[in-house]
Amino acid sequence: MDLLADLNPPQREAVTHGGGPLLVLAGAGSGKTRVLVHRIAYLIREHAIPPARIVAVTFTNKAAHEMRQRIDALLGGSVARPIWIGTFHAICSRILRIDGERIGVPTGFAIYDEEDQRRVIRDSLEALRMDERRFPPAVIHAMIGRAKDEALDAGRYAARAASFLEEAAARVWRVYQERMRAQGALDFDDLIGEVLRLFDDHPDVLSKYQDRFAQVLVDEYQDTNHAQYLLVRSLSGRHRNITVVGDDDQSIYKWRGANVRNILEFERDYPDATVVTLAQNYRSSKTILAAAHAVIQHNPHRHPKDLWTANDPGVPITIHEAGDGGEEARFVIDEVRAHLASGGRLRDGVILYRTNAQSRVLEEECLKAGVPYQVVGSVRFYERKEVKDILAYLRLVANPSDNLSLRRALATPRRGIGDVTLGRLAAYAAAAECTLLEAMRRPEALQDTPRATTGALHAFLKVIDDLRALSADRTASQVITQALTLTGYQQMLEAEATDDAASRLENLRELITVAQEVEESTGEVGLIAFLQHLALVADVDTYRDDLDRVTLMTLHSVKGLEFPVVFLTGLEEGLCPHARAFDEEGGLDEERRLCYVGFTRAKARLVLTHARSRAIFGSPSISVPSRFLDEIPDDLLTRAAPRPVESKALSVTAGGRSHRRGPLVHFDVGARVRHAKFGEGEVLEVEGEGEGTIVTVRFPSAVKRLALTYAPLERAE
DNA sequence: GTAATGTGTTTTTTT
DNA sequence: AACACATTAC
Repeated sequence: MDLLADLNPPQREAVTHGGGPLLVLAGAGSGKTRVLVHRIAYLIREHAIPPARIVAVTFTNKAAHEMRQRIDALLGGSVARPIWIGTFHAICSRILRIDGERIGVPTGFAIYDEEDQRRVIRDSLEALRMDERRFPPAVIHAMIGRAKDEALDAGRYAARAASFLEEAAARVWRVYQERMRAQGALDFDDLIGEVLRLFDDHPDVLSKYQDRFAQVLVDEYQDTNHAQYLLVRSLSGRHRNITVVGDDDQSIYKWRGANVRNILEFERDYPDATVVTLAQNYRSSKTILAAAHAVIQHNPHRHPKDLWTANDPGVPITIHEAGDGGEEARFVIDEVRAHLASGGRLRDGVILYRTNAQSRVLEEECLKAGVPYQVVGSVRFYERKEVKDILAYLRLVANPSDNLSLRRALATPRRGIGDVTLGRLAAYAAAAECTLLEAMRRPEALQDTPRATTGALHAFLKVIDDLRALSADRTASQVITQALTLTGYQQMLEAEATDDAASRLENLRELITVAQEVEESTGEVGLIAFLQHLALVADVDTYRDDLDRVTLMTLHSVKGLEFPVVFLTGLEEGLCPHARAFDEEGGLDEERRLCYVGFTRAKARLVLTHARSRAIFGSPSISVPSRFLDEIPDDLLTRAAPRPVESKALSVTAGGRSHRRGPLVHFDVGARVRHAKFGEGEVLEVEGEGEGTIVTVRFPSAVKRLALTYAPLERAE
């Protein structure tokens, strides 16, 4: 197959680039995945690079999987198998599995998810006798996480701590890290950090990987953080064959430590870098691209680029204003059905939103309308209780020092072991400096413990030991199958005999299927590899493009995907852009990029919706259309005819878009007020107080209900 | 030791 | 509205 056919000149230049650093600035829809895939194939076939000497970093496992398949499709057979393709986390996890013991990371190390990490943070706070109210675990956790993104460790962080809270975080970090180490656990950030430490402390290990990787490629480079930057620099340090691909306009993970400077300053880091710009968009209609451009243009500090397309203008962009979230959802679903009626498919459509909480209404309306859908993210499969419960047993088998998993496994199914017994074990373990599991095996740890309890403990130990014996020579899926029965979990759910229990059992069966799929696609069949793989599954990895269903997901998850029809919902001030972004430096720019990412997913049709009122924490609140809507030129738009509104006496408007500055003014009934647009009027009614206040005012032209927070209203006279 | 009940918190975004 | 967590009742 001709690897260069159908590539435009810059794409071809990127694909055929020989050695040395290469930066590919790839605008949305410009065929960047194609370039990466063809480049890797080209390196293998034309430059005779052995596949095993290539490492390619992708943003999701799904992208990794796809890339592998596409390379195989180009070169035939399973040539791509030996290539290291995966996310930063998956690749680091693999390196640690191989060489982690050099720095005291056990082969079977556990990867703690958000919930697990939070628990360890709270335990650490408790151990330090620090009050959760004064030091919120979530805040401390985030501070530590951000410092790890910067490749700091507890010591260096403590040394530069500049505030009381930072000093507190530094103290918690030390205890947190000690506890994590004691139970052989790593958090997501540690995966990167520990590899950096491994490379620092053991030059021979670093050398091994540097020699091995003749070519290093990184996708979505604009979303790498400093630690990842250092890692890439290390890995490519020997051969200096590094290819990075990205688009600064699509950087949407600053909050996770992503540093756009990595891409903006690549040429400074590598003065001999070749820079290729991909400016032709093959995805979207002219109209969609123009709208996206109009919006993103409002951001300062961009790498200037002139994205263009030869595609047709296509249809105008639709903006629809709904009364509330439910109405918005019904509008979107009606549109989906109309698309269906005119010969389209469900899988053509994606419904996007800023926050996961917005998915519920959409989901409800899909159910009501009988429209098949899939939600990506929100309640994650691997974070479901039953899945985590079973995994706790397996994690304990893989890593006997994982006390957190032990506690979890011990609790379900109920076996009559509670806080008292656990307290005794913990006290013994602390004194004897052993793991909880080890303490269970020592009779002296359980003096004064009732017969029944020790019996239950021994039964539990036998389950763990049996599973461990199995895991030595069985595949992960086989071990899980056994675990369901040996632990009594299956029996417990069957005994419950409710729909809920049945669906949980179904989820556990699904887990076995997943294990089989992972075994097939990666060739790694062991329990440890499976558990570590599972911990690193991204939301979007669960997206199935083979099902004919409309897809619901967040703007973050949709990065890298494309759809013929895109619905972008909840375009309201405070939601998109999100209120939390307002007081952060550059926060608004990032929200705008997020919006840009949403727009540029659309091939043919883009539908933007907002609601006048939206439920926040269950109670309705007034919404103002997003400023991003104002940034789209009118000639690209059509406004969808408002649906017939059920007779709500008056709709609530802000009557203007300016945000009120300064303190809220209070008005009493009867007061004279002046509005920038409607003139002078009299207050007829005041509902609520503070931020949510709605006043009804009689103006010469009409009676209006106004949201006090937003309406440009002032006292007359 | 466990189930039932009450209460407070939550919503950014995710590997 | 939904969930985690704490308290209470058994």
